[in-house]
Amino acid sequence: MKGIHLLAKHLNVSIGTVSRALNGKPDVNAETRKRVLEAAEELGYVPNQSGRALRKGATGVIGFMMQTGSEITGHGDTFFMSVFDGVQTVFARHKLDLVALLCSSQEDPYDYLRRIVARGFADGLILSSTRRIDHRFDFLAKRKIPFISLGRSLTDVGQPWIDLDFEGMAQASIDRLVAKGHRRIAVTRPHDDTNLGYVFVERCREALANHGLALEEDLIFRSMPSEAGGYQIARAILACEERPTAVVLVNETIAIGLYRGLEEAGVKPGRDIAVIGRHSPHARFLSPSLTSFSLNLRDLGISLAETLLATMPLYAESYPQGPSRRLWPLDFVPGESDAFSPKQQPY
Amino acid sequence: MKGIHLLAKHLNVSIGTVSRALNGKPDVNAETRKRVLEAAEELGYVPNQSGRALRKGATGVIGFMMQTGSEITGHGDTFFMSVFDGVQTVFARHKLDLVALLCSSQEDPYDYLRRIVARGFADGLILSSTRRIDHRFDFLAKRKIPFISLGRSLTDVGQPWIDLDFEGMAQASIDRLVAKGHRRIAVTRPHDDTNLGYVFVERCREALANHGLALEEDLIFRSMPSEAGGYQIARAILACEERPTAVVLVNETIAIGLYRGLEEAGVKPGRDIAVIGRHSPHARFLSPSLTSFSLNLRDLGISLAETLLATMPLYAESYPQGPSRRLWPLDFVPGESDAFSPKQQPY
DNA sequence: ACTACTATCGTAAACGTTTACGGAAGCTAA
DNA sequence: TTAGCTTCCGTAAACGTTTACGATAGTAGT
Repeated sequence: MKGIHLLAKHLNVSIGTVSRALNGKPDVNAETRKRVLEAAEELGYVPNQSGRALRKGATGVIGFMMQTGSEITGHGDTFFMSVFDGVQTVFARHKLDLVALLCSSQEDPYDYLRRIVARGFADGLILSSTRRIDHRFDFLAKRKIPFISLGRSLTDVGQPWIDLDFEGMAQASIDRLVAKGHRRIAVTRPHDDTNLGYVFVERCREALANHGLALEEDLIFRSMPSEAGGYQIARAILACEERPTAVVLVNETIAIGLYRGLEEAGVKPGRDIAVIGRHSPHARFLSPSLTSFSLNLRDLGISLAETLLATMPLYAESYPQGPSRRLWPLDFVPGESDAFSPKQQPY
Repeated sequence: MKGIHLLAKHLNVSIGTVSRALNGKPDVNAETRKRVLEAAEELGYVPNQSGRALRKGATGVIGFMMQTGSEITGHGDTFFMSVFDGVQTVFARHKLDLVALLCSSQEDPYDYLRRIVARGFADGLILSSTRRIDHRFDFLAKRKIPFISLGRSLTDVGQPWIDLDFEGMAQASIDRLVAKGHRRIAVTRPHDDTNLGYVFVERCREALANHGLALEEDLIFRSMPSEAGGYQIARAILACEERPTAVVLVNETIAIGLYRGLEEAGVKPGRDIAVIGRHSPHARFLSPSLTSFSLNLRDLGISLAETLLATMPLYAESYPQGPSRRLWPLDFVPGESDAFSPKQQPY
């Protein structure tokens, strides 16, 4: 005898009563409920996940899908951990658990997702690392699984999303650099078809066009969104016949490798070239300090959680504003790395 | 009609036959099996997780417990992502799925674990961020849940573990620095009761004693295992009446903040003070390059997976070497940051 | 032709919950 | 007293699988 039966026998009541007592149903005597709660605490009883999920058709688990492998996301160390912490503060209120669904680099994300969903693993999903074309969206929409994405995609099935405002960052960065007299501005993007690369580069192109400038194709640098990728970008910049006088970095970690690569050639950010990047715990301690765009990751997590729950019938009433799509603003953080202006001291 | 019943009706066989065919049981006709497999593929059928888990008493899920929040582990995202990738290559062979169980910084890890285990969420667990005293170990042992830990603890219940060889790193670092003439050597440790702090500091103490030196208490720096923590350590070092001539960093990320903090005071690692730390994707691009200790994270993940499976009856036969405890060696990576020797050029 | 065996498959119970339903007891109002 | 209501609780079905068991048919041996 196990689980709820054990508890019921121990209390000399039926399993139905135990279940009702634990689930806060109305038709149970206050005294009985108290006894049940106490006994459950004492015996360390927690309802079996599988039995409950099987009966209720809901697991109480929300999955955050992400990919393993070292150089995939291009986020800094603590990016996801901070976001998760925000997500959980919301989920905890609804007795929901967040788990990270880890798609191996060996497996196709689409296949992985299909498996997870078919198994009925989670009641809702948050997708990250969205691609330009992302079949996961179609699949989830067809199966009517509640989900949102951190990041957009061309594959639009009407689901809510939250994405960082890379357009805003692109616009502000270009405007700022052009105002300082820069004409040859390099931009970076991930090597793969991650969506953010497209929106970022395209907006940079537009912003330059507004100033009568063209984004030159050989100044668009693709790289792994990692420190090593940043190092390669530095080498590529140094190898240019006509070097750019400024560079805008869309990923968090590449600034580290870029700094090193430039400095090895005696080119110092802020003195010999202007650099604008993304804020991160590391970037904060770069020297010279990185002019960058920052965001509150915990708040982002909270917003992700609320947006997802608003799409789920069971929880929607707590979030009357409804599901939405939202560009998350990036805040400008002044630094020393963009101090260089080509007007004053060409290199 | 759903799930296996649908598939069975579609094929005009019984659900028992479908189940047997999909699970590779012997008593099913080869032709029938082929039809079932094809139909399952076509209809995208995957057994429901809850039903299967309920019946089999096993979920096919292995949980890796970790804590969310930004400054907890002192590892980067990339640390765990790389380890996970190794773990999954092994698990994939057994059709096991790895999920990260994310304990919020708001919740007590012990309570969280109890909930997860009681719900029967995972068949096995890998614990990280082990504490000096860690009640999770007792609990899992009492419940006879298969688990291992990445990291040791004083709370020893006989479970297998893999831990990084911080003793070896301490020994080698101290020996190296003393040989270079250093006498005042600072060491770092996490601010909390993470186990690694104890073993690391104690071994440093022993290693110094072997050279007739004492580890001075005011040269043991506690900090968050983060970049910000490293910055604080730099400030503290600079504030010493009699500055240490060398410092050994046990966590990965603190070198970044330390470098910045020192450089702000004109103290350059490698020229004015010797620094030895841990290798990481960032550390690789620090300038001057960090003399450090490194490891192959993917291999560590593979070893973790194999060690866990060896403790699980269902899978143990594939891993005849049995469960074990293992200190994972850290490889010395030469760099420039420990070039300074107090004999030649005191600062 | 009868037995014994094998190959294949259907049936039904079980896993641990939740919940619809109904029943027993107590109370109120006529 | 009795009908009707309320409060509380027990019973049993259902969720989607897996698997022990038994049934059937075919095959081979005597």
